[in-house]
Amino acid sequence: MALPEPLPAAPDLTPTGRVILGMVASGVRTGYDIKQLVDKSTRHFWAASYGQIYPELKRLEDQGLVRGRPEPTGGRPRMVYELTSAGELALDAWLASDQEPSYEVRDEGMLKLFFSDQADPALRLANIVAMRERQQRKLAQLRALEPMADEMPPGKAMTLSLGIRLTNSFIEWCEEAERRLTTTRPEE
Amino acid sequence: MALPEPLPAAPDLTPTGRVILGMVASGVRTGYDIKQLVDKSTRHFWAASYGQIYPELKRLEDQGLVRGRPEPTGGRPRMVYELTSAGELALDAWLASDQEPSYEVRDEGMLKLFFSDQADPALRLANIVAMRERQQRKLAQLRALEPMADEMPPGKAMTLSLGIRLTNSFIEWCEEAERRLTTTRPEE
DNA sequence: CAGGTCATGTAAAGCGTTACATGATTTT
DNA sequence: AAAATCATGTAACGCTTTACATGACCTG
Repeated sequence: MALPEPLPAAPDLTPTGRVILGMVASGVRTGYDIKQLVDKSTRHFWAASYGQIYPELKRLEDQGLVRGRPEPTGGRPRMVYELTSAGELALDAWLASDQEPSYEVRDEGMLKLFFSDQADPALRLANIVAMRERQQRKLAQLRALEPMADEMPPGKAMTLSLGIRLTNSFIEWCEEAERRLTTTRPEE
Repeated sequence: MALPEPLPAAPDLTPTGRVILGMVASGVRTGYDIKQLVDKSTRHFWAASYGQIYPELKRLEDQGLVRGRPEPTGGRPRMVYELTSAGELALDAWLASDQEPSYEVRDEGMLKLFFSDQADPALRLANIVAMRERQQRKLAQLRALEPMADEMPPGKAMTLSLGIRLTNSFIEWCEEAERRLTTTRPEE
């Protein structure tokens, strides 16, 4: 007996735990602020809802990765979080991990396009237009952040630049497809 | 009384219900075949697992949107499905719907990049390399389908072309970023 | 004082993956 | 004869969204 005690082995961060820990490490202090920042900056590649954030903050505290203390604004309750040293370790471990990073896309527009041979071909064009408009709205949101890119730490500026690049490509593809569909079709 | 009977109102298709219905409409007949085709063609923008497919096929049958009949291969049980006319209607309704199509991305590589200012900057490069490699594997899979694009119905060929375009842009961005990180960094 | 924002949380329901379990047929 | 493929399914678990509920503070 008396086997060498197995290392406390950083419990794997849950998906939402990852954003939260990173945000808290970046100095974002409340659940509310995390949600705001996620919606402004990461939601195009990583979303989170209040229903996840608040319970997860508690779980992270139970695991000793963050520490919260009440810091009300007048009579309004407010919990302010910061990383513990175990939290820093867990964050570093995640950032340094070799694990194949997860990657998922779910695009209903593309699925409709895929099945558009089963239906009225006019719907195809409408669908592509809808996809483009959606991407254009997304692009506008990203472009609104661009002026601040200079003051951003490099990592944040880079995700912004990648987001813009991908969104632009998407829009260009849609425009080309729309052109092809509107110029060749009607002449037949 | 005797209000005009409310239309039977096509029950909304669940997310997985959408792929399945589309696949069955395209002539894919068994749960197993649906999974194969999804993995080969749509998984880059819409995945599905057996654990969803088989129960969902039953639910769709309960709703009268597909009809299944046993068609064993020798002693091996096998269920073959086809669309009912209600199923065709539901598929058309979905394809024609104005509803903002859902769109979600969850990219752990980008999230790591976003938080890469909190850690050793060398990790940033490693992370981008990992992202690029992942996209390159994806691109290889898509390119493998390209030769068949001519015989594909237009909708399928278009999703392939869009997938390739986006994946290429992603890879190009990574290559540029890698170049910037490796040429400017070491000289400081 | 009304409307917006700040702020926290829970409950239920839905969605999805993973792992397990089984077995026949086909290919090498 | 082994390995791969065809084929179906369930159970447990985990993740996420949505909707609800509440209330204080700030701005016009």
